[in-house]
Amino acid sequence: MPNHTSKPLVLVDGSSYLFRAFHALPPLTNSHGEPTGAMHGVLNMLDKLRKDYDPEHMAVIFDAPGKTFRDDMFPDYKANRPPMPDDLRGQIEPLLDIIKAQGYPLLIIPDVEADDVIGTLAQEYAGKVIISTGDKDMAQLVDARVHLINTMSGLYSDPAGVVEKFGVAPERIRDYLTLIGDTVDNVPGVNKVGPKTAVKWLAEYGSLENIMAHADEFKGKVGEYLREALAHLPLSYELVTIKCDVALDCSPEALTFTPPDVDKLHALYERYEFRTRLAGLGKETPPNLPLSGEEQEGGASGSPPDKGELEGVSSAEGVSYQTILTQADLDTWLQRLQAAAEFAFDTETTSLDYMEAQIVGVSFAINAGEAAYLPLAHDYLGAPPQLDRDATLAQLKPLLEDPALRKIGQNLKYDRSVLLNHGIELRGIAHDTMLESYVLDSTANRHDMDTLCAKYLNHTNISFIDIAGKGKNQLTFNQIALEQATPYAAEDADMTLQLHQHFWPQLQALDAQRKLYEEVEVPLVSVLSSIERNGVKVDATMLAKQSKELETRMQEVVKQAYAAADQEFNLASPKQLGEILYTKLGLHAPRKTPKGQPSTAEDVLEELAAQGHELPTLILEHRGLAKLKSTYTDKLPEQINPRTGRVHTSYHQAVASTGRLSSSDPNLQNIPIRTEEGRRIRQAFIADTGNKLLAADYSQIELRIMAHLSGDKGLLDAFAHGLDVHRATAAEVFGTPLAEVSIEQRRAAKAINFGLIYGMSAFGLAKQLGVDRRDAQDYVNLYFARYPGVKQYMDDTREQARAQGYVETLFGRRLFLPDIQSKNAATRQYAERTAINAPMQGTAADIIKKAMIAVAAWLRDSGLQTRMIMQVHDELVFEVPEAELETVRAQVTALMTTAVTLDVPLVVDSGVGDNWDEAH
DNA sequence: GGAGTCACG
DNA sequence: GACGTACGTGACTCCA
Repeated sequence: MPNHTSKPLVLVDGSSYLFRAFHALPPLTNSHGEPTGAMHGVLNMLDKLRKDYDPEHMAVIFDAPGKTFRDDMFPDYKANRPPMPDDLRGQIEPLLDIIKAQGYPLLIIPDVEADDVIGTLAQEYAGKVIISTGDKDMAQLVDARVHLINTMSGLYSDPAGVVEKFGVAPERIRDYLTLIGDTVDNVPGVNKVGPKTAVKWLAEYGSLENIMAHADEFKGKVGEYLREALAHLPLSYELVTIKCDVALDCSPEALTFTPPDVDKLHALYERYEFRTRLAGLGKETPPNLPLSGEEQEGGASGSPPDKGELEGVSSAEGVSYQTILTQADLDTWLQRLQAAAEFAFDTETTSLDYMEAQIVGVSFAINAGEAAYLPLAHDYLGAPPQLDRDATLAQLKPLLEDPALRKIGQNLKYDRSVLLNHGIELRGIAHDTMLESYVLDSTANRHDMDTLCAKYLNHTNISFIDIAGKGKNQLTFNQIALEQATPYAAEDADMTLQLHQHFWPQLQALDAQRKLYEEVEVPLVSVLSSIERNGVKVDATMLAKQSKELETRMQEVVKQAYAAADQEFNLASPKQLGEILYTKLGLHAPRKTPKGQPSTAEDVLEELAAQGHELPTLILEHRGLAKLKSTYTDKLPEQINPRTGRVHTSYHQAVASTGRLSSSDPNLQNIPIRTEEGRRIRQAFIADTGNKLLAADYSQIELRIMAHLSGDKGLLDAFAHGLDVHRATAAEVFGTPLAEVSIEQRRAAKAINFGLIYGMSAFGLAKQLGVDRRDAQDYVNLYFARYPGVKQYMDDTREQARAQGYVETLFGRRLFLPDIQSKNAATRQYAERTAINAPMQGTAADIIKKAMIAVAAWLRDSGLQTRMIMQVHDELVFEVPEAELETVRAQVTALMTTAVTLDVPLVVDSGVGDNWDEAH
């Protein structure tokens, strides 16, 4: 925190804030359409600085237009800078006029950049100096006397702060910047050297000078790049150096405030419609100003300029964002929300961890362009008094829990969880814009709000990084000033509403998709949220013991590998391994990776191992052990929530293009099962005391769906008679009686069946089976001769994809495939394989989602204590009190079996145990 | 941050 | 004749 004991000289880097405010704030304008956002931003920051430091000496410094001495040194300097946007250019002149009229000393020195003016003034002043800037280069000026404050993020930097942020001391910042270079200003550094390498080198060699002196010691590609850069580094060093000795005709002591020019300010405020400031001047407000924002909540008139535009951020074009700070304002909004047909809302919180997040504020929108932010827990120094959080949430609770009040949100699964942390059960989830976007186009890369706004509303949202910073110094929302929090949070609610208004008519026009959205995706939100919050009990002690055992075995393998290679190397590095296998030992590389490296992938090493080489066998064993240890036995215990003692994953509902869910942090959908060693990890997934785990999974669901979609008689019959489908396939393809199918034949048939689901080629099947390609082709031909319906379905699907540009699941979930028309054969074939696979994988996903909703509804209505705790694509896992086991097992199986009706029976297998392994 | 690898369905 | 070669995910390590 700033030191207030002696009054410092405050120097403001106006140019840096001008750009940042312009990009960070919404495009506010006055009623004539003149942009004012950047002006608001800079003026609010000046208010804040003056209030925080109460300086006697202060100056606001801007770059002068035109060239500077740096351009003379290096003609390409700043050549990469985009031209200034017109909307920003127009704000500069009036902003400077206002700053001058407010009485701030304003410095714009021709031929000298603002940085150098600031550096020189800081140098000349005897006492403490605070430089307010958003520019990282300024860190080179920091010492015991000169500190930085980033007034937008609140980050304060003294020498220790610089070390923390950059990893080097202020004296080495110029060395650091020189090595890295600056692409925006077009200052060349060392190719491929970024912050990490720069810090590492400086830690090792102490200074740029010493690095350059020992340039021949640097190995590899970067070493070459460093030596190439030697010639231009001195110039770059000059360019990044802030001059502290430019000629100024004023001394820092002369930088004092002048009395405000009230008449001039009045005229400017009126012109740009800064009503709160106008009111602060104490003159009478003319009655003919256009209304927006402020007037609705009243009480703004006469507020001191300190409060800035806090009590109502507004502009023309109908955008009005309000801050709710009084019970009267809250009452007004509660009434409006209660009366609205539906409304959008969004929560701001202390954390992205849905189990731990606490509410900082809530925003609401009922009509597009009009929103309010209700701050409840901003606790930065100087934060204005806010309504009491618990008392206010208690007033919101009846609205949020009313199933008849329709809510719209973006990723409401998160908001539901956050509200539950405060004892509020969100009901009336009507729309989730993330899911609207996903159902309309699952192949879009991202469905987050910033992406959707940019894509569909042509609107750039305020970026969270701009108001909170990034990295480990990122602020949490409670530390964000209300001046910035309100436009950000209110915009979230407003944009959610506008996105919904954009998507909803499109969905309504598509019957199957609308139904999928309303009957599957939206109801699933609460189900997934409950599964996440239920969590899974994991035995950390058991995993720790396994970690130790794995470690011991790995060390043995490493020793043997060093002996086999006749040298030490990193077994985990594909690059080093490749060199040893293919260069040193002279083995023949069976194939290369897509990037051209000789491959060391599992199947390749297995092939080499089969040829009798020792090292590949050891590597495979080491990899297996390392994977289990690092991903599972080491990491899972760290992810146990100390409060609940359980692991809480996140299920993503809008990630997989086929309609599946995905799971992360931790991923509970890829816990090992295929090896004995791996299954031990499943044994650490346990039931709570008095409970058992119940695992229920669909048997062969994708093949059953293939039978249903294709309508192939033979395949349908096989399932209808409850046959082992791989055995039945083998009997057909190899012309053997069912009872005489060999193990080998069944294995081949199984590979064919899987291959079909994936849209395989004969080549792929041959590789999988280890047979000749012609033999594989024979199998495929035989298969299609026996199951002509499947062949027809595959051909029809590819044709449909080509004709319409998308494929659909049984329930109308669409997956777009623009690449199906590609001229590039590889790209096109990839799209064709996806076309074959997506309807089957996607239909399976639709079915289990329907089953989850049905099971969750039954569990809720039955009053049982059983909890659904995991979904793994075709499997659901429950934690069941022993007394409920029989009932739950029977009913879960029944509900999953009858979730949908197909032309084939659905079969569900289930198991019960004390741990997940036993339950299989 | 990309590439390579490997865990699951 | 060449293209590349079975779908969908997430996490870890290496290396720049």
